[in-house]
Amino acid sequence: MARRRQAVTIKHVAQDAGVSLQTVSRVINNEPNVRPAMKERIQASIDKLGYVPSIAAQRMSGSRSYLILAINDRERTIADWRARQGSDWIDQMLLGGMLKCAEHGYRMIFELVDTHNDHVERELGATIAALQPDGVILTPPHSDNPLIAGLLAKHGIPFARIGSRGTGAGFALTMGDETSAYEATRHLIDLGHSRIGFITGSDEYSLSEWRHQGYVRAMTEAGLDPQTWCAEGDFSYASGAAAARRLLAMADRPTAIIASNDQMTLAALDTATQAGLAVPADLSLVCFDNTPVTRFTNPQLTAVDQPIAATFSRAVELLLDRDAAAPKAPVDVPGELIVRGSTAPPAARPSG
Amino acid sequence: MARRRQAVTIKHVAQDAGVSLQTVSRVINNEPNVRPAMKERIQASIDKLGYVPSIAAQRMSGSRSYLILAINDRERTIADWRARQGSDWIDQMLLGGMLKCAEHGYRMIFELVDTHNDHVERELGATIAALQPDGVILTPPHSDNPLIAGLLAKHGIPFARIGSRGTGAGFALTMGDETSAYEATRHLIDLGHSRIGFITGSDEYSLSEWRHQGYVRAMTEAGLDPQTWCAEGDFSYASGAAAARRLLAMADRPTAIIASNDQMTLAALDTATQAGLAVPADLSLVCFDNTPVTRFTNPQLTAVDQPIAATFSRAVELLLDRDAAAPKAPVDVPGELIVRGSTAPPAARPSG
DNA sequence: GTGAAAGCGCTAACAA
DNA sequence: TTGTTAGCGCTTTCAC
Repeated sequence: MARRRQAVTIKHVAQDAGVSLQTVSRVINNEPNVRPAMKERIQASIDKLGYVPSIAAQRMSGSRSYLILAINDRERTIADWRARQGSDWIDQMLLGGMLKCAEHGYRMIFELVDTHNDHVERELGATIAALQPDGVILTPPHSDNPLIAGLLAKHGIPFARIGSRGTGAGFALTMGDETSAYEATRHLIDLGHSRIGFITGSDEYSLSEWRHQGYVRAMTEAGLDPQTWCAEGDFSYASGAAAARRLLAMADRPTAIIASNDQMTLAALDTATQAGLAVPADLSLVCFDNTPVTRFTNPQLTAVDQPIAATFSRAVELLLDRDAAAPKAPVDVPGELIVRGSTAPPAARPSG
Repeated sequence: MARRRQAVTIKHVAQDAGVSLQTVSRVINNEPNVRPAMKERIQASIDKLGYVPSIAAQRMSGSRSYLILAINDRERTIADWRARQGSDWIDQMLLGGMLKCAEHGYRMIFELVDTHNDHVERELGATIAALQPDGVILTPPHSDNPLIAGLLAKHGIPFARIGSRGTGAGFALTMGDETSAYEATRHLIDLGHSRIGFITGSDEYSLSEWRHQGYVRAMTEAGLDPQTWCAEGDFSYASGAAAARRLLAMADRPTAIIASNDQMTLAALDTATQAGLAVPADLSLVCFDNTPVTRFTNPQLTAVDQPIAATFSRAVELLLDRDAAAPKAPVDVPGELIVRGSTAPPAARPSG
């Protein structure tokens, strides 16, 4: 208890099994060239003594650190935590990433980094020097930051870029945005809608554009006008409300609206209600991002599920598979449309 | 880039500043016995080279690991993540704990542990051996687990027990449950209620009892009956619904109900609505735990805020303050009553 | 106040 | 297939 040292070290195991340190090390790391009998004997000693390698020592001797670092935007994350609006990005990241790491004996550690900061490099560089992670996961809006990519590449650390299609160092993963937007639009078209509105997200995020593209594709394919009912938003409630007001004031107002995130959908719902429109009877609504709030509105919102957990899980897998080469093309993890109560056939035509 | 090594080590700094490794180490660790001029010169080299100590090496040489480990219940945490109901315990833990750690150059790492498992000790023992954290934070229901406390004490690792009043190794912190329950009850009494219902939580959690005690104290103090309108629940929605049904079926039904968590409050709200009672006109409702969902009901719920972030922040502070002795008595971080739309004077009497 | 030596627990490289 | 040696980057002795 005095000065804290490892209780059971590789030495104890070696001694107990009557072999050299190196052989024990081989067993720990599942390396070849150990006779089964020997391996078994050593494993028995390990179990008996309850030995667990110190990751600090492993890292020190030039091996792996068993740490995966995930980077999130500081400002946005803290704002979400403080707001307590039920945004669960971090939770889903943990659900997918942390659990997958655990399966491989890894830990996921995450840091908040300021993108709009000129010393991102220093900040992140310090973390890397201190932790020496075996892999890094970048999330928007860091995913396409060339400074970060350059730094990571320089250090030779494999990294994943979530929500990116960019090429260059590391590998990219997307969350089915284009396809999901296409499907959400199709869902409305199949229901009989033809005047379908779309509220875009902030163009600081590439996925805003992808979502828009999916909408345009579905509309065009169905011979519908993909421009008239398109309104700009920036992911904020206020921008969503403004966009919805504009859309609903049109002579030829849309009978359905797809909004690029939950806050804007909420805003559209409130705006419609205030305008005396019932959802979904007078207006159908599709929400992007299946966040908790979609379950608490009245009616519950039909939403596009963003596969956050699955994507992080996949990113970790790719990072840890040292044999496979990093994917060249962006890996697309498909999203899913969750149909709830906010979508129905348009009122104007027989709904039966 | 080949075999990954530290880019800038203490050696480089020592060489650059023209001093011994030891002196640099003293500066890094803010130790005495370094002349100011010397310190400045070394600091300049550190800044110039962008040196950051490797925590692996620091830990190796018997110093600190700069890691704080937080332990949460595996089953409950994963269930919450999967449910996506907006439970934000982990987020608030991170907000308070992780940010406070960062202030001190520490990282917070967290693990999910199975309490209802006979090898908790082995599981946690392995994590401790691998990570060698400088401190551990236990959350319910681990906080009062004697196996865990024993293990930690044996290793000489300081630890905090959140949501506990138990004595023994480590130190305890509570989140103002008794006082908050008292205040919530007072709030209703002040509003003019006298038949106030209370739905208890699972007795696997000590805080259920504390909350109940606060209610009893306020009722008794006001000369009201603290027994008649008390119903048992276990934190689940189903149990809350059953309890609410029982309460509302009474001839002398309560005009207000306090439920020991958000799910049970939701259940009470739904039950009341189904019974044709308006909230708050016919029934006032107070929610324990100011989780996101309290903002999404109609009306929004008057709720007791559980100071999760503040408590974790405090726990980290206490863990890292190596000079101060660990607190003897439980540290109570006060909660707060957030008044929203679900409480009002009872209908029976003039409400003006 | 500063420096030199030893060693933490482990693995890479080499030798046997 | 196994063992030996050296060293990772840092902090602890202890000497000056």
